[in-house]
Amino acid sequence: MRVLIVEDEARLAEALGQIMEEQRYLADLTYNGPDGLAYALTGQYDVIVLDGMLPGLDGLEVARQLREAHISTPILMLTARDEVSDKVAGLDRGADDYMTKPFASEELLARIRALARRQGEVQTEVLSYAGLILNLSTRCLQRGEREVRLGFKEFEVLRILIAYPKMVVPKEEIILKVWGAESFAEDNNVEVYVSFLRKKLQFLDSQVTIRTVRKVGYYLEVEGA
Amino acid sequence: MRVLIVEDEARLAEALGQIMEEQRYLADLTYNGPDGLAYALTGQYDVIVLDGMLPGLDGLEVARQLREAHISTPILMLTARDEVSDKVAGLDRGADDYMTKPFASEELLARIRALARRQGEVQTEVLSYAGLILNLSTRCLQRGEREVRLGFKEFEVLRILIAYPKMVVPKEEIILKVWGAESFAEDNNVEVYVSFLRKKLQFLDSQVTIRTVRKVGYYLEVEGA
DNA sequence: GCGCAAGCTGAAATCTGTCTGAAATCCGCC
DNA sequence: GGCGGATTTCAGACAGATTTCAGCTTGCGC
Repeated sequence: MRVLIVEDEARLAEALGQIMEEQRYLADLTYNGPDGLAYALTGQYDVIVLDGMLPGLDGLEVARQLREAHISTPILMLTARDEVSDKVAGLDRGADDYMTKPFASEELLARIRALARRQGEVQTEVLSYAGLILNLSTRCLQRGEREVRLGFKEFEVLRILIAYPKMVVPKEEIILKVWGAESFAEDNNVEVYVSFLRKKLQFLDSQVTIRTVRKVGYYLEVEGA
Repeated sequence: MRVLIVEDEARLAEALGQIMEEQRYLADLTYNGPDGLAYALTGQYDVIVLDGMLPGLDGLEVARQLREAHISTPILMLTARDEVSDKVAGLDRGADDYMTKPFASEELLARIRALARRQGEVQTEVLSYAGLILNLSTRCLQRGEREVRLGFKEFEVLRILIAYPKMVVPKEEIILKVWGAESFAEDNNVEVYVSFLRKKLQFLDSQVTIRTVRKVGYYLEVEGA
């Protein structure tokens, strides 16, 4: 687990680092807003512990800018007092949880764990190939920034192909797995869906293409290879 | 706080679920050993309430296997009689506390809290996602200045979705958790509430949207991402 | 190069879940 | 009993998914 700590009060920052240390978490310490933001923007952390009051650029603003930059790393905000307005302001700007100082290290750890868990350490199952990511639960296909939603059949077809890239999958088999044994689906049905998929791959500007093997079936390959 | 309940006696299981409900704990109910074990193995719970006698795979064995799998979620074992041998056996296999039936709900809650506390878990009073704040005690949903009050069912549905944003929650599961196992609620009920919620999200002018995965369920996401 | 079989793809038709407004019903509360 | 909000029911509108079809392109053997 990688944790970024942004806390100006040196003593507290050290203590936090210590706590992380004991959990064998990899922690980076930063002591002001701009540094914190810069580190956080790398997007490499699992959780960010962010003080609300910071010199230079305050915590609320850091949170806001992170969200604006589409960095979705969970943020645990530390607020000095339990002023309701502070809490709300933090959550408002994109923090995911908050804690008022002082706090027990147990609680800190519990909240960090909770955030990490929520984030999707719960395995978001995906299949991927050459920069193409197929999310098995949302049925979304993404590449870089772009993302498209796949219909059920599109999804099933692609799933079969992406599971074994470069291996030719007979149309027969696709029909069997997607339409089921007793369907009357014909080859053309598969062709239609392959066509749909190719269009979406193109839209995603992916290198991956679906190749045809005449009289047999299809397989995935990286373009140009 | 997430609690897993493994109890074969349906009536008692429901009662436990009810108690958890009142505390605003997220509880999953399972009615036999194998299911309980499978759920518990996900490691997503803060406490497991486990009946000692279960069909299929008994509670002691479930506890043992959990510990063997290095799942350290605290276990509160329920034993039918106050047979000393049972208690000892339970604690032996990795249970952390036990209680004899019948018991007062007060005591159950106290013990659950104690176990959770030991674990370092904390009761959060709000859930938030992308600037959306769901207040668990007032059932209010706010974003920026605006705020709306949610009905009970609306609240429950949203709570499930916001607990794990971006994770698809099957309608089936929503029905189970909000309406209960033996309800005759249909898919359309969920759809209606989702519709209500979308309207309120829109009113709040939130970035968060409830997305549909056809034939499966729903998930929360930030618009435009 | 020819011709045919196989494959591609756009458009139309159809089908199937989903959405949503409105009415009906329930329920706690005065 | 009546009121008001919450919940359920229902049906038509809607949207997206799937199928069908026809015309066109491509690949391959001859």
